[in-house]
Amino acid sequence: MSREETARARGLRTDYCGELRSKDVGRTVSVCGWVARRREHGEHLAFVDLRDHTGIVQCVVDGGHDLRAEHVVRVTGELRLRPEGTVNDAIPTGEVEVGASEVEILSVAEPPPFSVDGRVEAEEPVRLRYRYVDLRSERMQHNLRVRAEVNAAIRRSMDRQGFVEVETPLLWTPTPEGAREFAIPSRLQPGSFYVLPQSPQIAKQLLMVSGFDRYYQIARCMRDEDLRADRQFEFTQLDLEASFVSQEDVWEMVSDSVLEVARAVTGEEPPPVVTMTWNEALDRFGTDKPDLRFGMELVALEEAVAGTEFKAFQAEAVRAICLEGGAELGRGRLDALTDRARKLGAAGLVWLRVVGGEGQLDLESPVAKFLSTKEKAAVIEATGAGAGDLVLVVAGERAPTCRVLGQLRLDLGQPPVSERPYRFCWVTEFPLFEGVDEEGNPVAAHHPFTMPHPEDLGRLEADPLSVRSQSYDLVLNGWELGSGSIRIHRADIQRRIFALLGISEEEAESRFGFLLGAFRYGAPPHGGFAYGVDRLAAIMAGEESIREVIAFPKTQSGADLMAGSPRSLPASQLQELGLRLAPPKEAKGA
RNA sequence: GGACCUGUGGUGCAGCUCGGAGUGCACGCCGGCCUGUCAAGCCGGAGGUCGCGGGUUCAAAUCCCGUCAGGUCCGCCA
Repeated sequence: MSREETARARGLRTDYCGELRSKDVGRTVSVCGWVARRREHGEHLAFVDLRDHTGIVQCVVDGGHDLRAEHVVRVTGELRLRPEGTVNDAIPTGEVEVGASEVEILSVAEPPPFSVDGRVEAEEPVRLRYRYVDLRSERMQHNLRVRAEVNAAIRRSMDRQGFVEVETPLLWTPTPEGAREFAIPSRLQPGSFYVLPQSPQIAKQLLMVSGFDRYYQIARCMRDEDLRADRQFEFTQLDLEASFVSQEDVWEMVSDSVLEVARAVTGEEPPPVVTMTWNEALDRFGTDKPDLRFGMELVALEEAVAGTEFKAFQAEAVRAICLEGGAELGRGRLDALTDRARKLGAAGLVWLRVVGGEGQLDLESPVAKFLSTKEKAAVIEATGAGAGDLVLVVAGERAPTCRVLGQLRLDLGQPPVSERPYRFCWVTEFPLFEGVDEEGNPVAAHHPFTMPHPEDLGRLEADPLSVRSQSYDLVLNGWELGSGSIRIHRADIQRRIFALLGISEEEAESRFGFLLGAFRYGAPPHGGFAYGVDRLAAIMAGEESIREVIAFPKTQSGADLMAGSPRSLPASQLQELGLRLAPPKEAKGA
């Protein structure tokens, strides 16, 4: 049986509400759903809009029926064309109506706490408390169905590429690094704990050692960190790993899946995924998650102002962005921008209004007098600015300077994340380490199993902070979707990394013993990736928060307003788990 | 741990700056009228701990302090 046949209406109904058309006129149909609205005209006539997951159809019923909002009813009757002049062009079923001969109330409903039609949107706490009502809305029905389509597209792509889906444990073992973990007490071994996995990282590497070659999983992950619009305690990622591959191979595999997703959801061919190095992303966009949907790229002005008298521009990096039409910004707005730049860590912000006409542009600014005519011309030339534009310049060390301008660029120009087009981007060659810890040891930027860039292996010990890694992020419209790397499969390189990180052999053994153990029995070269399905689905659904694509999400304080979690456990249950609660903290100032 | 925003009948808002009776709007709800509506219409009605606690004041939704909840962000998220 085809999917279409099996998905057809059956049971109590012959058709779905939203699918009835003029071609069905004359048939006796039965439709089931919720009362979306009723329009009563006395005891002999009432119009009832019946809603199911496919849409709404108008039923014409006797006025005597007590059909209130959200009652669940079954209506049977002949489908007919609406009388001339009463067609409703606003809905797909607007040409027809069900002339009800039988109305069956399957379930009565109290008036809902807020209206399902979305005309006025209730605040999030109310929606979350009555999530089962909220999920009836067109918006949430659409969002969760988009998400299901995302999952299906991912599976199609993975399947096509020969990946095998393997489930890994939810009750895992503590790994004392990375995100804070959720702990699960053991009943059979009181005093011992499982943890919920922050990702199936180690498990999937073990599957490579086991010879599965290409693994994937649409995996639930849990991290006990603070929540955000794009972060929940539990989230879903496409997790994959492949053996005997280069990073380019991984990029292709992952790109195939996200492009399949974009294609499936939009029905259009998405722009190809572009690739740039971490360094390039920093120079051009001032961030490691560039939003490629708009210009305003950072411009290097070091050459233009080389040898300048202006002290503020005598710096390692002098960078600028150009705001089209920004010259009309008033003094107050410019001062606010300067404040913003300072808060972001810049020493200051120089603004230059581009004035004048064709061929004789000039710069207008409180600091213009410190710049020579030649320098001003060079700045205009380098930024490509025209009359009426505003040039914003920050000078200082390269990385912080770029980051400040990158943020200003977003403040001034970024569209909502879900706005099309969808511009996927690989950011590659991340540094292997980011800074040093209190003891002076480098800190792993990704995780300690990340393979260094082969060209940089030689200076691993001499100049670790300059070493690039074979790790990479996937970015969509300024959101980090996920990250991955080629892993270290050779014991000698792993030993050098652990030594640099200040992890002793004993410590490594106790932390990652079973992974290192597995590597002694024949580990293939391998690498992989993971990206957030919630984030991808949110963008595809046109939402700014992943809560809108999660059926039952938690609030920022980690509460489920509907289910009432978290809450206390009865003493008997604690005792069974071998747990005793610490006394509550003293009240502040008491 | 920190910053900012929000909290007013069931829902969404206005009122808060400049204190003066729970004052208003829209939707919903309840009752009545109504045979072609589609955000139906008309008439009538009910519904409030102004999140909570304290303070200032003759008087607090309004000003001050604290607190709780929700949101955005920083920290955090190898």
